[in-house]
Amino acid sequence: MVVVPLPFDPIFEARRNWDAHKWGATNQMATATAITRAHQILLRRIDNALEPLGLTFSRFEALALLWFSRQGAMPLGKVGDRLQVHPTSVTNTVDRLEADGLVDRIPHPTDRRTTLACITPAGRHRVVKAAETLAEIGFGLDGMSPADLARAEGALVDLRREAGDF
Amino acid sequence: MVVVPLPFDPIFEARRNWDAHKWGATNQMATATAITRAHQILLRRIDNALEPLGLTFSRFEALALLWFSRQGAMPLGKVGDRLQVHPTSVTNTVDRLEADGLVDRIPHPTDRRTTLACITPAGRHRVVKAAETLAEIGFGLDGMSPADLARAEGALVDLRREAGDF
DNA sequence: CCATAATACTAGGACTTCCGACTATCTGCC
DNA sequence: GGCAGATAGTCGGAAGTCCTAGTATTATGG
Repeated sequence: MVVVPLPFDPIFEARRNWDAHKWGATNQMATATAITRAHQILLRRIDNALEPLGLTFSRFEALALLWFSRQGAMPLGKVGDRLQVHPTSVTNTVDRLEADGLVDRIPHPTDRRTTLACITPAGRHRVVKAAETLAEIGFGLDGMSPADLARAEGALVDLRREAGDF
Repeated sequence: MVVVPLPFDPIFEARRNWDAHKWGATNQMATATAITRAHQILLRRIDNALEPLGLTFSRFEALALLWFSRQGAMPLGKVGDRLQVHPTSVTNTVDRLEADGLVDRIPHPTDRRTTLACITPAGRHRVVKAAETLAEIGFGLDGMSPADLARAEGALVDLRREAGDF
């Protein structure tokens, strides 16, 4: 997708319209729009960078979580809790990682309801390369100063807490 | 999706792991994760709030753009430029708005390649109600203080600029 | 001890986003 | 004038997200 630079900040413009017509919650609108756009930018950059490795950001996150875990394995439900995504998304993600041989589904030793996702040696190798790649592109956030990185992260802590993340 | 509060901040945990294994770009990783999660939270809240109106955030954004425009009509390509989404996404969005009678596709008076999306009276009515709804829920960002709203928005300006948005 | 409730995962469907490819139309330059 | 290249929009496909519903298994309480 070719980004055509606009001669003005679209959020500033939206803010103007919002205020002019008294639609309310202008600051929230502006921040919501900024977050949405930022997400779109970084997701595309990250996915593009990972594409040669056959990964997406979602799959990378799951793989990294398993890599960090002691056993290299984790119940699918727990993966969903940690990554904060829907159970069906985990199923989808693990399906694809499994198809690529980066993860195995193995039955839980005692609870037969539970399936464990277990990172394979190929998965371990792949995720390390992916992490290097992401570090190289600064997670798509090279346009932000260290101060802005901290500001953005800090400003979003309360939102995540209020949403019940932790 | 039921959010299970974790006994710790997952981003803080990821930061610990990242540092411990020297994967690099820890600050970018943390900010990217925070933005991703924030986007997920607010998008779900917004879409849930708009669902009774038969709208999604995407469709609302397109409709609002047309509402603000002088003519109430705009070439599809221009909609994509302003909302910074792919042309095919605009086609998709306008398809659905058209199916709901909120927008009409009309041919451009002089350029026969171009199609205009034109907001209908029903669309005007609907988008105003949607804006009220979104203002009521503060765009899903009621968990953020005014200071944090400003911090987040400000911190993301450079990213958007560097991405070529404006 | 067994019926009921809770938990873990998956199947199918809706939605959004993007990409590549294709058609139609306009522009520009020889 | 006419052909090459740019521009506008759409189609089909892939990926991600979520939701509802359904199956299998475990936990609980009378």
